[in-house]
Amino acid sequence: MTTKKKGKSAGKTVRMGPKPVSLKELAEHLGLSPATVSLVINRSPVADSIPQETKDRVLAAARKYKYRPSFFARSLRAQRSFTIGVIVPEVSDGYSASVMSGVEDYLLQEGYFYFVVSHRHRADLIDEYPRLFLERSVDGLIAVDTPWTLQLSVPVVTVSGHNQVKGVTNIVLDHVRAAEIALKHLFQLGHREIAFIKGQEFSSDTEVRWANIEKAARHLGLRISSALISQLQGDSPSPELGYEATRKLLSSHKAFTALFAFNDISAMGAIRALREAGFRVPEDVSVVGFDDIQSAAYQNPALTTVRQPLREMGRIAAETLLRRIRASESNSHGGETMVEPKLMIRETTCRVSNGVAPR
Amino acid sequence: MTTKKKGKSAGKTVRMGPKPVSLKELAEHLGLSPATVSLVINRSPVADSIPQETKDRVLAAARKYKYRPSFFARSLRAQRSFTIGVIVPEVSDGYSASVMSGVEDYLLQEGYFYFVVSHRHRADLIDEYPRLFLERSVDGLIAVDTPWTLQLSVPVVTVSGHNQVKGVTNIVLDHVRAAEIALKHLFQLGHREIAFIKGQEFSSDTEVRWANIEKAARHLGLRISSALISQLQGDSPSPELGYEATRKLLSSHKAFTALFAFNDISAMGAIRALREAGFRVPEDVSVVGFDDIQSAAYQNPALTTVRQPLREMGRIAAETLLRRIRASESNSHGGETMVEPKLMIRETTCRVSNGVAPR
DNA sequence: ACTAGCTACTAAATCGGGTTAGTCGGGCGT
DNA sequence: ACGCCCGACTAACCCGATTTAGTAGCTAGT
Repeated sequence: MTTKKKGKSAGKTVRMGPKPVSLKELAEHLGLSPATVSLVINRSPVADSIPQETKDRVLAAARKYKYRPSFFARSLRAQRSFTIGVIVPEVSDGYSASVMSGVEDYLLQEGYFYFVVSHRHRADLIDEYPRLFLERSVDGLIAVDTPWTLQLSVPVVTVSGHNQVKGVTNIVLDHVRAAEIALKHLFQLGHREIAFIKGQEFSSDTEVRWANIEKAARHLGLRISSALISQLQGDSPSPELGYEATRKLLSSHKAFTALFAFNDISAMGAIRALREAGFRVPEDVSVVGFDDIQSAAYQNPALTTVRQPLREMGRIAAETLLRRIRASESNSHGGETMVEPKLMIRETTCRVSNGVAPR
Repeated sequence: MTTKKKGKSAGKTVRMGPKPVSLKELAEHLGLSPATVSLVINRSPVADSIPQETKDRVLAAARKYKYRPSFFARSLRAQRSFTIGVIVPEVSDGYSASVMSGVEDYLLQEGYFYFVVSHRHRADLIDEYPRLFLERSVDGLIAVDTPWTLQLSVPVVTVSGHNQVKGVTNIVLDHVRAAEIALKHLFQLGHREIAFIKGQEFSSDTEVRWANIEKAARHLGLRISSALISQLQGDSPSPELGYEATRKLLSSHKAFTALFAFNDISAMGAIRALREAGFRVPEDVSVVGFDDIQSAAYQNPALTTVRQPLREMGRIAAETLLRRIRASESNSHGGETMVEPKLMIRETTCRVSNGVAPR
């Protein structure tokens, strides 16, 4: 890592912030009091009695000197920051990133900014960051894929949170349906021996997802062999974990013709492990992922997966949060909003051909 | 999308923010003036003459009532926000996300928070967001993979920016070396007909990368056929673009045995297009990507790629920015810091076997 | 006895705006 | 001629902290 000067110089060096004008300076310049200027600029009803001519003068001057009210001064007085906090397990994983993308869409358009922090599954950080957010006076916060138990003084919305906490609204996938469509798909293709990779303990979806898989399996008359249940271990956001989990599955020497992974990332690792062990995907083993992250469609073969509308969930979370902030509903209002999954059938699943199976 | 109440109630409903205590209230409670309390709490040298006993009383009370200074009040006075702005093309793409992850590491540890916005390549937003950041009084900002020409009143650091602007420090990859190792690798495997996918016009690395590829090719005595140069079109962060670019390449019916893509995402699309056209990767066509995003190693076959230490670049950007903020170097100090690429040889490249090539 | 010097604080201004309760001068009604 | 109301503003306080210039009370020195 070296430091030096070079490179072409910029085409246009546009603008340099001249020191900003304060309300007081503007007022002085106009020969008016700060109070008057403030009233006019904020279109306060109290300013009704001010003649249009004066108002125009004020507005014109404000524009001319590019007057921008200080965010701090304003927030200090109004006790509102127009800022919300977003807490995710890890920024650089597809799941969080997609959700954030949806959150951002809505928030920026409404004039809000957001802070992001990632806790990387460390319990101390999950506890610490909300506190820091509060210190920064966020107007509300969104927790993504993070087990949430805190009751705060501002509205909270979770994405894929399943705890019922006062003051917290959960945006969740319809997991009943998700398990149903995935298992039914495999079932209809003739699969009876299905292996599963469960999520890590700390993932907020793990428990609900699994419960619904068991339920859907019962409905279909499918028995889940305990030797075919594996679980992700560790908190890396890489496919490595799915690879490991699948190796464990294979080491049990119990045959299976399909594998339902906890998410797309782990499905990728699973596919690699299966190939290394000499199985073809999908001819020997069908694989179904979960989430439908960006690259799922471009895997080789393209991944069949249960799509969560992550971006939409983020957007809904942001909408819900702003609605609650505007209504000053800092508590009450538990409850949840559900969105529908969609099965994306691609190339990693196929009809079970013969009796070929792992041994 | 339906709304209802259900779900298990939370294990522990821990804490509810009781209204925060202000400095004045704390002072009143202690029978002291706000000034004294402030001095003690901030360990001001002026407080030297205050007896230890009093200091202890103050500190104890602050702890007892969980006193937290108001961020706004403090920022208003100090004209510092301990907040920086990060602008990226798109949050949900692997490149930006990895960089952000590095930025976050360093920033949070130093007590800074950051705002994120994504401009999605819209010129108006690239112009607008820095302004909004300034209005929010960020102490500095980081622009990731975004062409930068603005000279601002706060320090700016870019990741992969190549313009030389006053007040802007660029963190860049050693592109000379990157082009060299990639081409040399292909060359040594016997490849002579190499196709290329260039980045979009708006990507800040496109130009530099291409210039260095041409240079490296000359050094190796490699001729680049203009029929084998394609370019990404459109601003989607999906492999679709690489797919399209490769189709165009194939439609020229000019043979090639290797393809060097602009990034891993487009390499994934390229591989799909090649397969669909009946070519095996790497047996018929070797493919090299760029970036080494998380999933590159788990592609099938695993992607050979030029690794950019993205997370490290983010971290260095954050470090550099804070250093400049602390030194109050709001302008001067152009210059750049370079980091080294690394060739990750995996499974999408191999020795050119016979004369088999696209036609 | 008077001041210099110290200890232990505090008053008041400041950051930049928002808000509420006035003030001041003039026109109108009776 | 007197009071009243209205239009057009403004003084002054507030948000919550930081900081500078003091002050009050005491001791020590000459």
